[in-house]
Amino acid sequence: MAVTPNRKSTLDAAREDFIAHWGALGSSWGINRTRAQIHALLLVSPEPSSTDQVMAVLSVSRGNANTNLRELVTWGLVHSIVRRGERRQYFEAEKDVWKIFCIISRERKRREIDPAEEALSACVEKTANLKSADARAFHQQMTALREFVRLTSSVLDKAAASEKGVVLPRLLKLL
Amino acid sequence: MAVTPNRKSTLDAAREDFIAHWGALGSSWGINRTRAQIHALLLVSPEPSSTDQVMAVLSVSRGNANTNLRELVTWGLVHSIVRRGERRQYFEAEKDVWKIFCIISRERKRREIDPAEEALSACVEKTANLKSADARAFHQQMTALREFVRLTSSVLDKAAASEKGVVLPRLLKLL
DNA sequence: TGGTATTTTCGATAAATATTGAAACTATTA
DNA sequence: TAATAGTTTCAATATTTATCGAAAATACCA
Repeated sequence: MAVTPNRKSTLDAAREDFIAHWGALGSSWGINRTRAQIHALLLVSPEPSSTDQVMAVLSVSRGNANTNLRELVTWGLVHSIVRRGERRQYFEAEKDVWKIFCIISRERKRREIDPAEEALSACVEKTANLKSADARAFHQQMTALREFVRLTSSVLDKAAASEKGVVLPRLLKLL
Repeated sequence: MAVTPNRKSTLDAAREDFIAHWGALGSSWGINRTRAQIHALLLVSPEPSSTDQVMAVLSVSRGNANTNLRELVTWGLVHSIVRRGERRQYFEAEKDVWKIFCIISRERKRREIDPAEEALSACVEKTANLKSADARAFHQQMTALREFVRLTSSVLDKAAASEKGVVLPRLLKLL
């Protein structure tokens, strides 16, 4: 049997736990597991990590680590750090939960919601003049969907543009 | 050059367009393409469709159509219809956009957010008594994440429990 | 009950996606 | 400039996920 674990191992176990769960959660959101795990790892690392450290902790290849780190940097969820006198780069996650939310919202909106709105608008416009009952039902359905998408889009925009302290309390009050 | 298309073909083209886009959107949300396309197809079908009709329109196998239709029925996004004197089942989508949103919210919350909250709580609790600076930083980070997840969870709950007409106007006013 | 229409299951296969690892490339230092 | 440290790329491979299709199961009717 194990004796009472010391502080270090309890903390490490919790970190591993978090990394594993965050990775799984990412998967179900269409983010690849390694990317989500790297993000999780950096989120709970007190110091910036190098590519080699990421490779070691997560047991992934250099190519995999490099690609996903750069992708995270592109998104703005991770910043690369240059240390005086050190040649290699280190990586540090944005740790503010509200900022993380804003970044992810902005990105997903741009990649998914905006194109959806365009597609719906095209459907709405192309069928605007049709008179059959079926066509009108379709047109109405597309319009309703588009309105919903637009609302979502605007909620995300406004939320992401606000300070954490402004929107959240209002939302809570609203509900 | 094509002559002015008649109503039927313009409408059909728009439907196909919508089905293709909805399928693609679903993919980026971790919903398989066929499932999203079936949902789209039923959303724009004036009449309930049979499995064979779905197979024909989307060119998918019986197994694929059957599995995904049943999954959609399980989620509650699609209802199966029995017609008097007809043996085969027909399927009809829930067409109210607000209801669709509520159903999807409820489902994703249950499958993703609730487990995440549990995992975060475990991390919070396991490290509550640790005293090192690293441990306290970790504990604080996990707590912040958990609070955010809880907030999201509660917003979704409240929104889904409300009537369309209640929440939307307030949201609009808020922004 | 036997026959038929319909639905479901599931092993085999295909397609999509993620990962590796080594070579090519770039930047830095002596 | 040559040697070295570090980074990036990408073809090959592995893994995961979706799909097919035919057999099995089920529901319905005469």
